[in-house]
Amino acid sequence: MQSICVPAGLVSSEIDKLDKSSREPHVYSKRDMVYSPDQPLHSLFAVKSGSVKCYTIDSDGKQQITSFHLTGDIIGMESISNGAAVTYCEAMETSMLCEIKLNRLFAQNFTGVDKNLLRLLSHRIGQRNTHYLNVVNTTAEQRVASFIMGLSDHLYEHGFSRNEFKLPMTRTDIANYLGLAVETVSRVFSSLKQKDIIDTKQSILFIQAPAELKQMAS
Amino acid sequence: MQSICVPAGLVSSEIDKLDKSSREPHVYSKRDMVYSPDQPLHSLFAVKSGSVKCYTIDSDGKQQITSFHLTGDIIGMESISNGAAVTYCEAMETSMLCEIKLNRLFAQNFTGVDKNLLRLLSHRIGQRNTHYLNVVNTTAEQRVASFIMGLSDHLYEHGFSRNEFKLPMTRTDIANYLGLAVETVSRVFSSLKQKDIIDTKQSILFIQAPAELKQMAS
DNA sequence: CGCCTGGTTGATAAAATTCAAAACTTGTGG
DNA sequence: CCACAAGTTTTGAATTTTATCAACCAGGCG
Repeated sequence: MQSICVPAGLVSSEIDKLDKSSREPHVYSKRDMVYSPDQPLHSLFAVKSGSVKCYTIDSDGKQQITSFHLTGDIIGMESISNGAAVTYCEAMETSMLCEIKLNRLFAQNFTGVDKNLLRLLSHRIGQRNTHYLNVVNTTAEQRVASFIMGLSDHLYEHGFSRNEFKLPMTRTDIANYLGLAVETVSRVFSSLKQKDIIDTKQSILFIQAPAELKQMAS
Repeated sequence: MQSICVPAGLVSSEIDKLDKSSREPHVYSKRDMVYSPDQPLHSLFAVKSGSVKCYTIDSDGKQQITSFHLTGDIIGMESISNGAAVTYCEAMETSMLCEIKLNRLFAQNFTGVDKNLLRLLSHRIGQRNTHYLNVVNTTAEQRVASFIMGLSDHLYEHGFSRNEFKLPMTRTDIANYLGLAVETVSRVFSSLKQKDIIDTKQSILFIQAPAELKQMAS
């Protein structure tokens, strides 16, 4: 329990000082909403297990996914600037998240926390840029390959298998995130399977030729 | 001179405490590089006049623009996380930038600076998301309209004309930024001109029907 | 068991890219 | 200050990529 809600990006000596509220995980069921746009929000959330998707709804009522988050991710950083959520954030499966209250963090006022938070946000800006580069000026095949590699890398960094994992999101969600039609994503998956680069069994994905996939993604 | 290098996003009471080095502007000529990838970087830069573009070079040697910045923008936030620049940053015209050294900022250690920086970075994450939404799942016409409206809004917020301004970047740069071919961007400009929504004279752009343009951008 | 969501596949249509050529700007040196 | 070269913008036609429409299949759940 002590370790379950350690916010990634904060060094361990600081963790003990964090308010207890930051260490109690909350369980969300599939389709539960973590937060919604315009809701006052002065916290970050650490994804301890499961997965969530963040999205906006445009004027036509159409959903647009801005990000997916898995174990080890911290979400809600874009809300700091005006103290309110700007996206919907919804659990894609049963998930555990820890709330990290910002005012508690600031009240403690120990050096290092602010800098760590800064680094965290800075890193996120870089990630957003990378994702942007992956989507702009690339073919459908490159986008999907890059998306799969991104998941693979993230899971590996958090102690999971690099070449065999469950895709928590639907093809529709992947398509939406990558700016493609569902059918296009499905066709790319089929094509990659035919080339023996990946394989799927229900929502489990197997990467059979990581090197080839990586090259496609570049 | 006192006011020329005030970093936007920091409240005025804090500015006086900033190191003098943060208040001396540096002039860059067209095509001068502000920083390059992997270069150690522990500063932000405030664009006081002119404009810059930030871009990466991919494995094939192709340039990909991640952002444009005009007067009032602060750049370099994605470098905080690892102390090194991740993109090229190049002046598109004669420009003045002020360097804001982070260690001076932290050394001062007055409450508020860190929080202000956090808000700044948080806001940037939101901006990056917004730009992403503008590019994914939109037509070429929507992207260009949204791009022009974005420039117009930014310039207006900084005391310039909302409906008549110089485009500091080439069509090629706009196309690259929006993930389109140059020819497509040119065609959209032509189409908007034919509909009397905009007009151009050399690199000066006139917005003749702001309401229509805004609607297209949505 | 049958409905419903999610996934796949095929045919057609739309959008944007690519290739090619010409017109226009901008910058430079005589 | 003009002329020329280099870079930029525009336009047209053909091609490619992806979206859309439509049908069908599979699995999970009431």
